[in-house]
Amino acid sequence: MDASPILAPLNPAQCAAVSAPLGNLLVLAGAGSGKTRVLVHRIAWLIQMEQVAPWSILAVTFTNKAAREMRERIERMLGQPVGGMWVGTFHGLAHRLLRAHWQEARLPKAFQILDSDDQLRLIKRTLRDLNLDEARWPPRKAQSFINAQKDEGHRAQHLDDGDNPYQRKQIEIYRVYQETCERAGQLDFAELLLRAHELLRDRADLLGHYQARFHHLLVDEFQDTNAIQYAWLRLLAGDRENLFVVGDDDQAIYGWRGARVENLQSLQRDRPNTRLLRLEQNYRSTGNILGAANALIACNPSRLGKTLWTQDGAGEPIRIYQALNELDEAHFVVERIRRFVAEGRRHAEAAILYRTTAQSRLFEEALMQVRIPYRVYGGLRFFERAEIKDALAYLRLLANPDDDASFERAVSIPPRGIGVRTLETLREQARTQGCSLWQAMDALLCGSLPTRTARPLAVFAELFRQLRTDCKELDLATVVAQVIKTSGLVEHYEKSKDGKGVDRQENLTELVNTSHRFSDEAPDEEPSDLDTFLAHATLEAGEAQGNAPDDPVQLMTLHSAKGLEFPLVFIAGVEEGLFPHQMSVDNPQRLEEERRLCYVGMTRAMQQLYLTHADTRRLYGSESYPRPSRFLREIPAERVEDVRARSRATRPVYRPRAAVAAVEIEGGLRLGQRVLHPTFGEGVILDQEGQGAEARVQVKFAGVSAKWLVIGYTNLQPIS
DNA sequence: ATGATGATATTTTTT
DNA sequence: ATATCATCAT
Repeated sequence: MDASPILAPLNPAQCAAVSAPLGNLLVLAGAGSGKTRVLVHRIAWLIQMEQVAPWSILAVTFTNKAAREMRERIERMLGQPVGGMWVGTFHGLAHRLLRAHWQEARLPKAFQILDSDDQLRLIKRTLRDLNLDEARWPPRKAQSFINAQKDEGHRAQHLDDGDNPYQRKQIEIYRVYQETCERAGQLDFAELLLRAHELLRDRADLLGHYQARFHHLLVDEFQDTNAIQYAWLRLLAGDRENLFVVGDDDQAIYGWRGARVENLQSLQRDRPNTRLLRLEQNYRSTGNILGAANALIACNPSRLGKTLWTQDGAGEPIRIYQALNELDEAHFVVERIRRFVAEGRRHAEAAILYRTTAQSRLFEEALMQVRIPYRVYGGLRFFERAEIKDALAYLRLLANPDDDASFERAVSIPPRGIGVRTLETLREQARTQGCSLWQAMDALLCGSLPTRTARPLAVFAELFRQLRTDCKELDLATVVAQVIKTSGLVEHYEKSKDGKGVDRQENLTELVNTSHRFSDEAPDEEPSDLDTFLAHATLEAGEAQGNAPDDPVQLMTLHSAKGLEFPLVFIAGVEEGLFPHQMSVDNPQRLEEERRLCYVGMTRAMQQLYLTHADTRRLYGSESYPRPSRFLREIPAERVEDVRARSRATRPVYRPRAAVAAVEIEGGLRLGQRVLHPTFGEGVILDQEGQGAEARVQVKFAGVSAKWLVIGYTNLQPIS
C-alpha cells in the first residue's frame, strides 16, 4: 500500500505522529498545528497501512459535531464508509454500551437520559421532599456538588462527610436524588459515564469482550477529560499499549466542569512508555498573532511548555481599541467588519468573540441596524426549547410511565384542571407507597376521590391509555405527530399571548420532521424506536439556530470558539472583571484558565485580530468603569497598534445640531431638551436614535458620562 | 386553578 | 436591565 496520500500533505512532526509505530502516544498539539488532521490521518494510516479493521478502532471526541466531522473526513480520505468503527463522545459511547448491556448494568430497558435542566428540576423536588429550604440549600449548589462528585467517580455511599454538617447534607441530597433517579430509570449525563465505568469494571466478561474488540483507542481534546473518563479509558485499554491521545494543556478551558489537565501528566506517569510528540508549527496565524499569544500564555506558571512558530510573515499588528462605552465598542467592531467586506471579503470570515453570552446582544443590535447578517452560536438549542421539552415529556411518559419528572411536566401543561393541590396528593401517595406518580394516580383513581379531582385525572390517564394502544402499531413520526395533536399543546401555545405562539407551533411541527428524519437516517442495525429517539434528543440537543442566513458574521463565546478559525477575529470586553471574569480573579488556577481562554481566542485569528475594551460599560443595569484587562499588558507592545477612538475631544455638550433640534422625538422630548430623571436628576438630551418601542435618547447628566436611555423604559420628564 | 405581581440573582457549556 | 421564580391574590 502506498503511504503517500496519507503522509504527503503533512509536515515532518505530523508525519511522525501519524506513522508512529503502534504503542502509546501522546501528541501535544498547539493551536492551529493540525491536531484533528493528525487524528484523522492516523486512523486512515491504521486502516490502510497497518491493515487494522475499522471495527477494532474506537475514537473519542469532545462534541457530537466533532465526531461527525471526523467520521466524514476519514471516509472521504479512504473513499469508503468505515462502518463498525466507533466514533463518538464519551457520553455517546457510554450510552451505546449501556443500551447494549442494560441488563448487565441493571438498568430498565427503557432507561432515559436526564439533561441538566431535568436534573435541576429533580434536585429541587428532592429538596422539597427533604423539607430543605431552597434559600439555605441552593439547588444549583447541590447540582454542582453531585456532578462534581460523579465526575470524580464518587458515589454518595463512599463519600466521607469529614464531620462537616454542610458536606453531610450535600451527600444526603446526592443519595436521595440518586435513589429517585434509579426508581424512575433515569440517568443524568455524569451517571452515563459512571455506569459505563462500573459496567466494565465489574463485568470481566464484557471488559474482555471489548478489550478484544478495540485494539486502538484514540482520543481528541484529552485535556478536557475528567477523572471518570480517564478511568474508563484505562480500563478499556487494559495493560495494552494502544492509546493515541491528542491534547493541548494551553487550551484547557473546562476545569470548572471537572476536566483535569493533569490527565496529560497522569498518562505519562501511569504509562511510562508513552511516547511524547509535539506539534509546534502553526499553520493558521500570522507571526504577530502567534507572538502575542505565545507571550500571553507564557505568563501561566504551570504548563508543559511549548512554543508555537510559523513560517508566515509577521502580518498586521494586533489592534487594540479603547472604546468610550459598550455601544461605541459594538459600533467600532461593526464598522471594521464593513471595511473588511468592502475590501472584498465575506461576512462569514469575521468572528466576534466575547466572555459572557450577555454581551452578544449589543453586537446583534449593532449588526441589525446596518443590516449585516449574523449568526449566534450557543444559546438555547432545539431540543431545549420549552415547547419541545413539553412534547418530549409526553413521549417519555409514553415510553416509561414511571418517569416522574416527565409526569409532572406533562400533567400541568397545558393546564387541564390538575393543580398543585392534586399533585401534592399524588406525591404524598407516591412517597408513602414508594411508587411512581403514575402508579400513585392509578391507585387513587381506583379509590375514592372527590369528583372534581378525579375527573381531570381520569381524562389524563385515558389520554395516555389511548396513546399507548395507538402507538403500538405506528412508526415513530406518526406517534410523535399523534402525541402533539392529542396533548393539546398546539392549542395551548396558540392561546399564549407572548408573541411566541407561532414560533412554538412551528417548532412542534419541526419536531415531527426531525423524528421523520431520525427514522430515515437510523442505521439498520439499530431500530429507531422511541427510546433511542429520546436519548438522541437529550444527548445531541441540536443546533441553536435552525435556519441561519447566508454568509453571516459569527458571534460566539470564547468557549464555543475552540477548534474554529477565522481570518478576522474580534475579542470584545477585554476588561478586568469581565475578562478575566470577576468570579475568577482571586483564584490563581481559575485565573490561569481565563488566560488560556484568552489564548484560545487569540489563536482563532488567521490574519487580523482586534482586542477591544470600553471605558464605561453598563452591566446588570448599572454603570461600571472597568480597567483594561491585565491580558492586554501581557502582550508585547511591538506587536500592538493602538487604534485611536473617534473624536475623543468632548464636543460642546449643550449645543445639539440646530436643524434637528426642533424635531420632537416622543412625548415632548426633543434634542437639547432639559429633562428630569428619577435617579440621575437633571440632564440634557444630546442625541437620539431608533423609533417606536426602541427609541432611545442620549442624555448628559451632571457628574456622570452621557447615557443612552430607552424612552419606553425610562421616566423622563421634560422641564423648561 | 390560574394569572399577576414582586424579589432575586445573574460565567463559561457539552454531554 | 432582565429574566426567572416564588408567593400572593383572584
